[in-house]
Amino acid sequence: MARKPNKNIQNRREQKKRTILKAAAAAFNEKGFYNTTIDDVCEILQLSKPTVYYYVKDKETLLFECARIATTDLHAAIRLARDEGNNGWQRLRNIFVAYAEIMTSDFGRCLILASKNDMSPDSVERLWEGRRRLNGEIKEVIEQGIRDGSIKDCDPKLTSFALFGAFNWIANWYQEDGDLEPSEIGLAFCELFQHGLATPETADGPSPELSRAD
Amino acid sequence: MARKPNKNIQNRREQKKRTILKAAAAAFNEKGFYNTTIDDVCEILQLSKPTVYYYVKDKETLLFECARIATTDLHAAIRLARDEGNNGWQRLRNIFVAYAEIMTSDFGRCLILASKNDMSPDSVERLWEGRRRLNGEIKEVIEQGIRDGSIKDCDPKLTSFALFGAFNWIANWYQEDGDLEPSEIGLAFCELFQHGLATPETADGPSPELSRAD
DNA sequence: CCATTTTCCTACTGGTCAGTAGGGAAAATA
DNA sequence: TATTTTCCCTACTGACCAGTAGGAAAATGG
Repeated sequence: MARKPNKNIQNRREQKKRTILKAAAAAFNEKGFYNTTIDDVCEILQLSKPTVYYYVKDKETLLFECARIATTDLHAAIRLARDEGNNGWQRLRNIFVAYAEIMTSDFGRCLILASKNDMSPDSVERLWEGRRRLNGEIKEVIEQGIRDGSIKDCDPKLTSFALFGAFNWIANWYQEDGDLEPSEIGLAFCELFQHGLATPETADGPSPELSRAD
Repeated sequence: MARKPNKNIQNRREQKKRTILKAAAAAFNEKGFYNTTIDDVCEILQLSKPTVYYYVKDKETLLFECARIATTDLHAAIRLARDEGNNGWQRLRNIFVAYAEIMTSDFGRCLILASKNDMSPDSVERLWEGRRRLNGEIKEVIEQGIRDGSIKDCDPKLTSFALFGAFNWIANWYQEDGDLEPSEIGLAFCELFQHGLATPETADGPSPELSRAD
């Protein structure tokens, strides 16, 4: 009865598991969760199927853990970024620049591209707890910015939806070989959200009222 | 050999087909494409499976046609909206208010929520032709706005990505019973994109440089 | 009311793929 | 070296579900 948890072996195991997760995330992002078979992942890593199952319980867990790594990274990066800002807007900007960087990583993209329908209600709940917290933090930072005068008076919820939308969408179009670094994208978007598209002389027109789609 | 194409029968058939498509779109949006079985759609409409196949070739076509209705609606609405604007910015705003309305419809949400991985390369290509055209139109309107002075000098491509992101994301969070009408959402977002979040006294801080995610 | 077309059904099949049975090799430990 | 633990394999199974065979019931039209 050797009773040593043996840190080395434990570490090696976790490292290998992460390798598998990363390959899975990349595959999911490229082909979609349902179009990726476990055999596909095996193919990439030159492993047999039972080996994958030796490290991960099932396919859903594979996805879940990828998403969880992303949320963990996100929270860490955000806390860091936030504490570097002096006022609400600066914090918000720091946060979203970090956000952009994660949204261009395998795990981050996975978090966005995988739908909640791909996981069990239980996993979804656990992930959404993190997302709600994130949402709350953003909302708080916006409110803080409104109070300290660095952000104009606006609906924090709707504003955060717009921000999340723009930044989450990055996961859909970003390509490694593009000519913009993730942080550059983040900064450009923040600039846009900060000052808007209007020129000084822009005059408003009438509000439009349009027909709807079935 | 009765050789009458019979407009009535043709119409009835198309009507029924659309009913099926709508139910399918709603189901796809709620449960995801792969988690929706044809039997699920049958259940909703109280139809048998072969009946569905009598109207639609296969499951992928179901999705494709939903997406195509959305793009068609989109192009129609956009053309209309655009022609009502007097300058670049007004046109852009009109377009995106219409866009928001479609993004909250069953077909529109379907277009966004379904991934390209759910369709054959051929269908994807046909859909993306429409999307590229859309993209081009938006870019053009932005450039036009820059020329006529209603939109500040910016990167049209990146700007359109931010806009599409914010508006496409609506498909993910919109709920019929929410307290905002689609057009209200659209207008609020446009206001944000027009004037930004900055207050007059906002001062810029230093640029952040952050650690990356694996 | 007969002929044709349109619409719809019950009951099946076949392929795909997540997950497993059962065991062997390699590495760590004694 | 012996023994346990860790790691990984080939070969299979069973469920699920898209799509079909084959034909019956309605509607349409003369």
